[in-house]
This record gives sequence, structure tokens and C-alpha cells, in this order.
Amino acid sequence: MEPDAQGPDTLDRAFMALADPVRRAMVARLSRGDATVNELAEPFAITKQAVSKHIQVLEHAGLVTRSRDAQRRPVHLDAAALERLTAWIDQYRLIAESRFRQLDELLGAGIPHEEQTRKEESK
Amino acid sequence: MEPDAQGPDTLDRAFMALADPVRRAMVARLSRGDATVNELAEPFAITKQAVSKHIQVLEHAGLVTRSRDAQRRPVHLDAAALERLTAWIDQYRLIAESRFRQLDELLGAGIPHEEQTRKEESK
DNA sequence: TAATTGATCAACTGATTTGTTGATTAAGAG
DNA sequence: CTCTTAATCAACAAATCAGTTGATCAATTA
Repeated sequence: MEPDAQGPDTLDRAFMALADPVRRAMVARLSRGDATVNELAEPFAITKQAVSKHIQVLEHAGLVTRSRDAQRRPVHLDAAALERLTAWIDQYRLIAESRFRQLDELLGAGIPHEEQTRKEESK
Repeated sequence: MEPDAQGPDTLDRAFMALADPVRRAMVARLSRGDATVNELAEPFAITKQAVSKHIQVLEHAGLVTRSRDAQRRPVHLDAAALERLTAWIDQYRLIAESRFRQLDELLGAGIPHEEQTRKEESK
């Protein structure tokens, strides 16, 4: 029923969300506990409307969720969403690193790799 | 001489670089080995100029480096740059998760957490 | 030298992003 | 009901981004 679990461009939106220093600071703040829009706005020299939009970006990216507490809308960090991002990155980092290791062995350990990989197909 | 190691907005650029499906596909491809612009362009229905720009975005973000091989410019994935990204994310994910764990203990294990954290300052 | 290949530069368009101000909704407090 | 607080909606300006076409540069090959 949910083909392509949580959308294909969820990664787009999530990485995009983290590509802004204001939103990264918000994530850092939220890692320490839920917070309201006003609390999140406090460290910044921008309007509360702008902060509200930043939160919507984080929410639309699936990085945070929101609840209700009277007229407050506490923002909650979703750690699992962060994990999905590191999982994506690590997947390819590990492939690359294992390739480097193989190369090092082949070249007889000593040189701590760095820009090789071709030189094979240079013929 | 280099205050603020590799720039403050390096994270901006790196996350921004990964916020595009074409560039993520390139990272995936490069994890399997260096490649030229033409090789990277092959899977996509966009011009080579557009691909060239994508590579420049990745390069400016510090995610890839480039060398020379005659008129070819092989692109090389920098695994260490990927690791810096996961390090940033994990830092805050771990803070949030350890907070969840503390809460779970306090509430007597059983409920696998999810949207609590306030209810303390509701007074 | 001339032609080909790999890749970049330059200029332009359309879409999206970030921020603003001003008005509006929603819930509580006097 | 009125006022205050928390937050959002709407419309707009400035900047940036992804993509295009057309021209150029650099290195190899005929």
C-alpha cells in the first residue's frame, strides 16, 4: 500500500533541510528536548514567521513532528529520520572504503591510499 | 592560518549537494570507483554541461576531488567528507536517543517511547 | 595543421528558497 | 466580550539553483 516507503524525494527534502545553518542549529537545540516556535526563534535575528517556515521545512522533510499544547505547537526531533540519513551516506562510504582497503593490500601496505584507482585502465 | 577548519558553510554545501537525486546517484556510482564526466553523464537525460555543473557542486562541497588524465578529468569520491556528515548527524541523534532512553527508564520500560518529553513543564 | 574528443565557460530562462511586512486564526486570561 | 499570546497565512522581493543553447579551450589523433 505504501510503495516506496516514505517517498522517494524524502531524502531530497531531508538533506535540503540540513543544508541551512539555522535549521541545523534547530536540530541541535531539539536534540536536547522539544521546543516551541518562540523558543526556537530566540537565538536568531530573523522574524518568527521565518522561523515558522524553517520548522515547516524540517517537518515536511520528516525530521521533526509537532503536537499541541494549548496554543503552543511543540516541535519534536525524530531521531529515526536522522538515522535514515546516516544509513544512506554510510552505505556508499563503506563501499568506497572497502575498495580503498583492497587497493592498499594490492599495493602492499605502507602508502595510506589517496587518489589512485585508475592507472589500471590507462592503456 | 585556517581558522574554522574547512569552512563553516562546508556543511551547508555538502548537505545541499546531497539534496539532489542526480548528485546522489553520482555519489553512488563513484563509491564503486572513479569516473569521468561522460561516464557520470551516461545514466541521465540531461546535457553534459548540466552534469559538469553537478560535479562542480560536489567538488565545491568537498565531497569529490578531480585529477587529470590527458583530456579526461576523473572524479574521485572523498569518503572522509562523507564521514564528516554522518559525524554531524550522529552527534545529535545520539544526544536525542540517550534522552529517550532516560525517559523510558523513568517511565518504567514497556512503552517504546514516542512523543513525550514535555508534560514536565506543563505547570 | 586540421579534425576529434572531453570538458568547461558564458549567458539566459524558469522554478524554488529565504526573508520581509501585514493580516488572520486560535486558545487562554482578565 | 476584550486583550494578550502563540503561531500561521498571504503576498511580495531578492537571491539562488537546475537546466538549456552556443561558443571556447585543451589534448589527442589523422
